[in-house]
Amino acid sequence: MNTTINPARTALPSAAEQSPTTKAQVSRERMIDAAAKIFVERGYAGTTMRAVATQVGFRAASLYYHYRSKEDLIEAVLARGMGSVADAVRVSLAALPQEATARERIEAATLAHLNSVVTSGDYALASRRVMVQVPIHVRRRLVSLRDAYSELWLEILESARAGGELRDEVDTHLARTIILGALNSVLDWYRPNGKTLREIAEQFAIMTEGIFRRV
Amino acid sequence: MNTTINPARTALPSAAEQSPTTKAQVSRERMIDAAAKIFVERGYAGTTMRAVATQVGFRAASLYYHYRSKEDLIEAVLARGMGSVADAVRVSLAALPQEATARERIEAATLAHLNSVVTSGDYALASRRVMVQVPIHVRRRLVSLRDAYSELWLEILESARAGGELRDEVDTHLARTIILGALNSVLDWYRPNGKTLREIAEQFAIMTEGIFRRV
DNA sequence: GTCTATACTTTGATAGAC
DNA sequence: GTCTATCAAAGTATAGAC
Repeated sequence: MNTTINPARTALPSAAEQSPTTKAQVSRERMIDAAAKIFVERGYAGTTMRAVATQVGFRAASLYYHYRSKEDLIEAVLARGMGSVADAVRVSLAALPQEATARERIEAATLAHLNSVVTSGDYALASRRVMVQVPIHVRRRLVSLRDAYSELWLEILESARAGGELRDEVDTHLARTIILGALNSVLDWYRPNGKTLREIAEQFAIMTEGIFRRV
Repeated sequence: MNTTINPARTALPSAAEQSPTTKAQVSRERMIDAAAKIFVERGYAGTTMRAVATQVGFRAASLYYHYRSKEDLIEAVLARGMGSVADAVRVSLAALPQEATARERIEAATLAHLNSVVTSGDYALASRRVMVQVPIHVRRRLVSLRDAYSELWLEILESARAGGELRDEVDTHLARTIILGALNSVLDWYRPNGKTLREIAEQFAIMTEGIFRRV
């Protein structure tokens, strides 16, 4: 069963993968890129190992040298999609000065989120659209990633509340969910030659201004 | 090919279907209900005619008496999903008094939209999640439905602008898209025993207050 | 209207040559 | 590492009995 050195055993190394050097790493990157794209277009069941392989100029059997199964492949795609967005937002928040207001933190997180999902492209789209279709035991291994990111946004809003920046009527849980829903939906219509991310982020800032106490 | 009286030829009668009376109509309703649910859970390719039939206590072959193909079935589901939400919002807007402000119109449309997607349930979810996965020629026949509804929201915002209710910085196209994205994303997390629709709509009103000129 | 039976195609996955 | 060859399972759809 080829278990000795088969790299398929390490299909989920970490979100921060180094730039590939070996031949195997190059192939795996090209395969997972193609997979992300096709999973998004056709859904989990609609994606065939043959289609993914063909896209990269391989035969289906070659996929199995790098990924043990179709489930392994989708798990790698989804984990990367969710991990990269969360990482990007955390980095951007950490870069803010200590004395930043909650409002500034929200704006920074918004821009970082939008930037990241656009950069991640098919990976972010896959984690949004295909997540619900994967086998339940795969999904269970991934929900914690999603929940952790969702929790981060709640913390941002809670600190805004603690700082007295939020209006009393605002429900932080509800607001968090609505904001994330709106942010993620950008993926469904964003086009590189349309509105810039900065314009979109600015419009977000205008629209969500209703949550802040008026000064 | 059974074309003489096969009801499968009229798979898309209209969004406003009468309450079924004949045996065939009853079966078709139960089939399309089951199909909507399974399409949502497993995607287009992941939904099998067998699974749909089994859910209703039939054999797969029986589906083909009522729907000519899997494509016919998904088209019927998606058309109903999109049509019912648009209809509900139009009705709620028409019920407003002539002198209603744009703000009131937006709030009415918001509540009607939320109410409708929750009522439509799987049909609305399907038109949101599965639309991108259906064969291209099926999707082409459906996009006009989606576009018409999207256009309605733009008109609402444009009339708000004409009435001087919007802040100058608001981009009506962008705002329309963001609002619709946020509204639709409610489907992904709404649970009947959680927040009420009225609470959610109210939170929407608070959050989108940023688009209005301050009085 | 719904069934059983079945034709035909595609799929995920494995074995073993190179 | 990637290929060819192949298998068992599952899919859509049709034909014809009831």
